[in-house]
Parts: sequence; structure tokens; C-alpha cells
Amino acid sequence: MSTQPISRRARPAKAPLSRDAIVRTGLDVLDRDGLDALTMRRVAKELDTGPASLYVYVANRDDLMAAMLDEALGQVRLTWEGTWQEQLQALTTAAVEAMSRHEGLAAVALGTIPTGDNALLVLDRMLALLKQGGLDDTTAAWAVDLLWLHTAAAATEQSTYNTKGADEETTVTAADRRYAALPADRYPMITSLRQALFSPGDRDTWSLNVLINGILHTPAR
Amino acid sequence: MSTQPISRRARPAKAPLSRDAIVRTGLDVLDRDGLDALTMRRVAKELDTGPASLYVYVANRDDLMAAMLDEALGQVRLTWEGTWQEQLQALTTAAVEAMSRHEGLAAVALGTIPTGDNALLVLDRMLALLKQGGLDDTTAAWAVDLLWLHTAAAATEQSTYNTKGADEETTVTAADRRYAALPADRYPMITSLRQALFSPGDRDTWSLNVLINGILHTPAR
DNA sequence: GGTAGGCAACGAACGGCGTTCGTGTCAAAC
DNA sequence: GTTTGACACGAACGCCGTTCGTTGCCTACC
Repeated sequence: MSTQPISRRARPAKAPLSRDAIVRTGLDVLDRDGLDALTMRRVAKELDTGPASLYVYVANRDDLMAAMLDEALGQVRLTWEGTWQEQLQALTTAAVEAMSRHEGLAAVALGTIPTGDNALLVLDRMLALLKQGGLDDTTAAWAVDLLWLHTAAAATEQSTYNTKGADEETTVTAADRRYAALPADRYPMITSLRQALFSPGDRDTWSLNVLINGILHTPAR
Repeated sequence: MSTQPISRRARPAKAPLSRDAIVRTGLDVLDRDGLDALTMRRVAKELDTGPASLYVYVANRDDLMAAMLDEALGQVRLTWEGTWQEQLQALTTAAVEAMSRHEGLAAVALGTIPTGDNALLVLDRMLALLKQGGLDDTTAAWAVDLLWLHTAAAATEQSTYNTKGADEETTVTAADRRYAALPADRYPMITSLRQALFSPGDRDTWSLNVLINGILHTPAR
């Protein structure tokens, strides 16, 4: 039973494994084939190895996804143009976009105190802008909490529309039909305001304005 | 080879299967042993049957969880005391509590236009309160969107603290240490505002006030 | 009373999954 | 030349969600 050593030159230049390579491959798989396809086995196969090999660089699937999230947040570009409100708008919008571009990643950010390098960069910038707006320390701190929560939630919502098989329009019209068939005596407001509920308009921008205005009018404590 | 009919009296009073029984059992399992234990097999075993039997009443696991969410939202009590702002506060708080009491259920609400009977009841009440506050139809509609998103997000966050093994205190102090070790040149604001970031206080109530104040100061379009 | 039809119940299986364990392998350190 | 230690990985464990085909019971009709 000869153990013929297979020449490694047969498949040359195989890139060495590394945390970064794994994380980037994970994002590739996620973007190409969706959240269900993001399995340890699939990522390993993409790197031409077995799933066990990944665990040297990654604690588990959750750890991988957290790393992927921070990698995605690295795409957020910080700018210094416009009023602090405009900059805060732009920053938050960019963060939502960066997260929602990859299905399921935003959900990782929810209920986690951010600790990734890039997430903290975004947080730091948010704090700077809020201080620039004249808020006291405590209010700024609570505000960044709220803004981050909203960002993650908005991205999660966006994300499901972007991917989950059906597009936004299908989902919305399905809900519209459901609301139209509701008994008016049990759901009077939904019935009478149904048109407004599904009216078009830039709700994301409006939401952010609500948060900013609210923060300015609501001192902590 | 005798097919001896096993007397069903040996295990009597086996409750017949039903969607409701499955949903309630699901909540039981979830509350008792957490999200990881909430499997079709486990719920089936709890009902003394096999997993295949569940699929008569439930399309799949997601469908089950959606039903469980709405069942949980049935616990929200609607009240008619106090100003509309106070009522909105109470309603939202109750919804957050109802959802966050069951690990992972709040996440189901995120990125889903609510269609469950009980969810719609909460939405309808929210709309009524907002109209009572004098908002026009469009602003009220957008506001209920935002409030629902915030409610689901807050519940998701709460939920992970309530369960996920470690309690809130552990998680927070871990983050505090991480922030304390951050390089001040790269993260100047986080470093200098660290104390405020982890300061105690009722952030949930404050957040809701931010939303309400913001909504009042930000007409839609 | 007998029988046909329909449907809830379910046993078994399929094709996955995350993660662990033990064994190779190879390059650097001594 | 030998030792050492980290990386790589094949194989396996114990799960998972879901489907298929059969069974057995209950009902409605003759």
C-alpha cells in the first residue's frame, strides 16, 4: 500500500489560509448565494479545504459572521462636508447601506455592543458629530446608542427586502391586500388609514430626521 | 406475528394536535430551554409525536415562530388611561416586554410587515394614539412604521441580554474593558466619553421620548 | 350495517449542518 | 539531525428541517 506523495505542484499557488481570506470568502459566498449558503462547509470548499481547517482562525460560525460584519463596515467612508446634521445623515445612511448589502449581517449587530474596529470608527465619528451639535456627554452617549440601534434595525429590514426571494413590491402589495381585507370594526385605524400606511415617500430620511430632532429636544435625564 | 392493539388507555387523554397546541408548546420549549432547543423535533417530542406530524398545522419552522410571536403579542394589554403620550409609552413598553420575554421572537418581527392578528391590534392602537396627538394621516402612518421598527429592535436587544447565557452586567463590563483599552488617537471620542457611554439611566424611556418628540417636530414631507 | 373516501398521524429516510478529535505534515528552532 | 509546535484536514458525531409513502381512523353516504 504505497503512500504516494501527491505533488503539491499539481495544484500550485494555493493561497495560504488566513482569517482575512476566510472572512472575505464568507462575504463572497453570502453575496453570491445568500445566507442559507453561508455554511462552514461551503466557505471551506471555496477555499479548497475542509471545514475543520477554518476553526484555526475562526472560533465558530457566529465569530465568522461578526468578522464579516466588521469587514463590511470598513466600506463606510467618513466625510467632513456639510453641517453636522447632514454629515450624521450621510454617515448613518452609509452604515445602513454597507450592512444591508449583505443578507443577515445587520442582524448580527443587533443586541451586540459594537466592538469591531470599523464599527467603533463609525461610533466614534457619530459621537464627534453629536458633540459638534452641542450635546452634553450623557445625551450624546445615549443618542449614539439609539442611532446605532436604529441603524442596525433599518439595515436588517432593508436586507430582507433586498434578498429574501421576493422583492419589496411583492411583499408590500401582499400586505396591502391583507390590510384591505381586515374587519373595520376590529381594526378601525388601519382600515381608515390604509392608504397613508402604504403611501410612498422617503421614510428613511424622515426617520433619521425624527431621531435627530428628537435628540435635540430631549435631554438625557 | 400478532398485531396486538396497544390500548390507548395506557397513555390516556393525549390532547389532540392543533395549531394552537403546537404554538403554545413551542413557547413553552423556548422559554424553558432557549432558542437552540426550539426545534421541530423537540416540539414534537413534547407533544408525544414525531416531527412530521407538525407539518399538518404549520408550514415550517418560520411559520411556527411567526405564530409564536403573535401569540406572545396577545399578552399586550391595551389601556385607556393618561395622556396619549403616556399611553403610547405604556403600549410600546408592553410590546417590547412581551416580545423580549421569549428569546429570538423579536427578531422575527424585524423586516416583516406585521400581519398577525395581535400585532395588528397593537398597530391599530398606536395609530389611534398618534391621531389623538393631532398628527396628519401620512405622518401618523410613517410614525407607526418607525415605532414598530424601534419596538422590534429594542426587544431584540433586550432579548439577547435576558437570555444568551451571560447576563447584561457581564456583557457590559466586558465591553467597558474593551473600550478602556482602545487607542486614544484612533478613537478619541469613545475614549474621552467612555464614562458617559456606560452611565446608568433609563435609556429606554428616553429613547421613546426622543421618538415621540421627534415625530411631533418632523412632519412627513 | 356496511363500505368508500379523505385526512390526520407518523415511521423512516434524505441531505444537509456545526463542531470536535486525532492524525498527519512540514518548516523553523535548537 | 532531531525536536517541536502550529497548521491542515479526513472522518465522524449528533444533531437539524423537511418530505414521502403508508397506516389507521373517522365520517358520510348507500
